[in-house]
Amino acid sequence: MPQENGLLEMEGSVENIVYHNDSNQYTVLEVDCGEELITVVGTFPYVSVGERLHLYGTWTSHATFGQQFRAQAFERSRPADTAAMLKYLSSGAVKGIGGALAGRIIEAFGDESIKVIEEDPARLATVKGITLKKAKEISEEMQRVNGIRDLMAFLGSFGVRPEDTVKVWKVYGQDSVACIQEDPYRLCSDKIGISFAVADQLAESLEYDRDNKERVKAGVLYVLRHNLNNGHTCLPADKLCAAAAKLLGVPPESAQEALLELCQTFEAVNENFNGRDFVFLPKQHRSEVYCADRIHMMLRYPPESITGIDREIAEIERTKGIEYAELQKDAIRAALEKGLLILTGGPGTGKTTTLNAIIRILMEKGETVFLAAPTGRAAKRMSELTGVEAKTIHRMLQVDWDDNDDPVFQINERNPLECDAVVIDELSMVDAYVFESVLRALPIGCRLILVGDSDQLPSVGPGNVIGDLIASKVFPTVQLKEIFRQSMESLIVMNAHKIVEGEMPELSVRSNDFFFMPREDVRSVSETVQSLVVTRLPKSYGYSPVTDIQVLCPGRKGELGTVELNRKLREQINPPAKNKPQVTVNGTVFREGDKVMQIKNDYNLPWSREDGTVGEGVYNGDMGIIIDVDKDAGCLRVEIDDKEVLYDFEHAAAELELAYAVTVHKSQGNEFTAVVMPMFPGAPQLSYRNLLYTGITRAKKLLILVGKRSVVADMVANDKKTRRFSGLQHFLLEKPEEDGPEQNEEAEA
DNA sequence: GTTAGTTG
Repeated sequence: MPQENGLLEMEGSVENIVYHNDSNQYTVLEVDCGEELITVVGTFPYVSVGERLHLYGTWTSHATFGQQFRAQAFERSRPADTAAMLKYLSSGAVKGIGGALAGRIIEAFGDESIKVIEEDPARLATVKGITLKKAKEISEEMQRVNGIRDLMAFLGSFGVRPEDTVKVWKVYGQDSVACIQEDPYRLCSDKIGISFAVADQLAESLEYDRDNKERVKAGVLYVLRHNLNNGHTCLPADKLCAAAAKLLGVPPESAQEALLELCQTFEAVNENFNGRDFVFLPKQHRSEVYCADRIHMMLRYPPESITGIDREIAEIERTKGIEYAELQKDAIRAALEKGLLILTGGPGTGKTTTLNAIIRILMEKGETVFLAAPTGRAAKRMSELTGVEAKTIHRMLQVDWDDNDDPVFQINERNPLECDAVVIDELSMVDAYVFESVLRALPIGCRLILVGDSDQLPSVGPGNVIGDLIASKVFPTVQLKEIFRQSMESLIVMNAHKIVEGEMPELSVRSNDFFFMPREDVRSVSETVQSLVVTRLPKSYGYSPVTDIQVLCPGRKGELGTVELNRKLREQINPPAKNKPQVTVNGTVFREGDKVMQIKNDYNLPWSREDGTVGEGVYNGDMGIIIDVDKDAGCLRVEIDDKEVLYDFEHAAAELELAYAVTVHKSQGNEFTAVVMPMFPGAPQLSYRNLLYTGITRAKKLLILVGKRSVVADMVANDKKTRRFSGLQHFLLEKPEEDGPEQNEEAEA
């Protein structure tokens, strides 16, 4: 490796195309570099044998295929001499030309051959065996091949990656270069999605004007798109224009003007909520409007009401030996009578037992009930707690992925779910698009029961679904408050409540479950966290550093991130030893005794239990311990709960991570006996209330915060993450269009 | 400038 982050350069000619995927242009090549034959992988549209490539990339090692050169960029030259041309044309690179024909063409036109094929089909047709029609076809194909090549050269020089160039070609084809030169900001469109900065740089080199309308419009759209990443489905017009003006270096009035034009061409949508203008991208607007309309329709034509269920509730209380609180009974009644319900509440408020009663009564009434959750692990947990099979929402709706890797659901309004009721758990993780997809998949008259805790981490994708639904007060909602699982004397529970209310948690009171250890600098925070886990807690409480204690961090990076803490904790908790086998796969060390987390859903991985039962499936967020590293067999044995799972090394590297310390995000859905959290200024966008709350509520018996009081205060004060700009609440509060739903039904018939 | 979900 010559320098860090630096790309290596290679040059050679393509010997063989080992694999080529036509939909994404992923290609595996054998390239002759003079002294040796190397394997090259990367995105290569229209690569052909005989071509000379200049490659930029890095060496990687693949578990089965060994050393590979991963090309991140490349340049290629057209074959220059007749020998290279013959090799190139014979390779089948140009459809319609085979080996024999290639020979005759070269014979006829020499080193002008390629030029003739591309530009002069009439002359090409003079070669024996080529009709004029065929010559034209060949010529077109040649133009295509050369066109994308020229495009790659053109865009590549501005740092556009080959895979993005392919997208440009898909949209503009032959006219790509001209279209991009005309308006470089077309690169920022939805379908292509190259960053504004790259397009702007390209525009600058084309001497585009700073105040150019297209540039300003692109800047405005960019700000909207960029803010999807921050969870906003829309932005107040004034904020949007100010941000765009700053980005572009133009006066806000120019941005406003551009925005007006965008709204006229429906590239953006303006809505006025309570006297303030909000701007949406069309897709987000459609999505939230659809959700509100569909909910209005469900409220107007509600599912069939099931009444008189007090007897059933009493029966469940008797057989299960539980007693429901009034609020829980309210929830059960609402779900069955109205058919629509949001059930919210923090951990331990009894959501699950309430849900169980609802599901049980529905099934007793002969209804088909589908259960789903946004993550694999939440779905698995839901199955375990209810005894009914639950799937991820994506699986329930039979997801497919399009060319841009965006989800497309097979189950939708034309092909709805076949059931009477749908229950979605962990609604806080559901974003606007997934929620829209669920609504589209519901058959007419289907019940919809939504369960979640709005104080947990917000969804990854844009939207504030659970918050908007509750705040609108349109959707029947029951908020469970009473604490069942933990006693009210617990400071963990009390402080969690305070944090939700935006109050500073009690840090100085002596309690037996919640501690704050003030530390002023990074090093002492890190060292305290380590000593707590490695020696102090095991000593005073008898807790195991592997199975009982969990370190939770806001982020992965830095001295107090999971990566660094994992490294330090592992070397103390589970140091290397002679009798302890370990293996290094792609740079990561797996050692017997290590605590690991599964980071992908893998539905087919088999497991077995000690009692002989077997099954398959491990889920993102599952945690376990490596109990054996078998180098001869090339596999790891991992104990996850009461199951034993076998990973081959390749699988392990792709799906397992060290888990002495994990991010709060990854800990969602898990609970631990003891939790230790570093509290130190880091990325400000990870310093917010719900993250602190989620981390703290993972602890069952003991919670220790280590670090700065001011950081705790900042996190409590910062509820920005939950205050997302979105339209669902407003659309729900608008009066539904009188004949909206009927029109939809007619259109479908 | 950070985190993170969904599939075969």
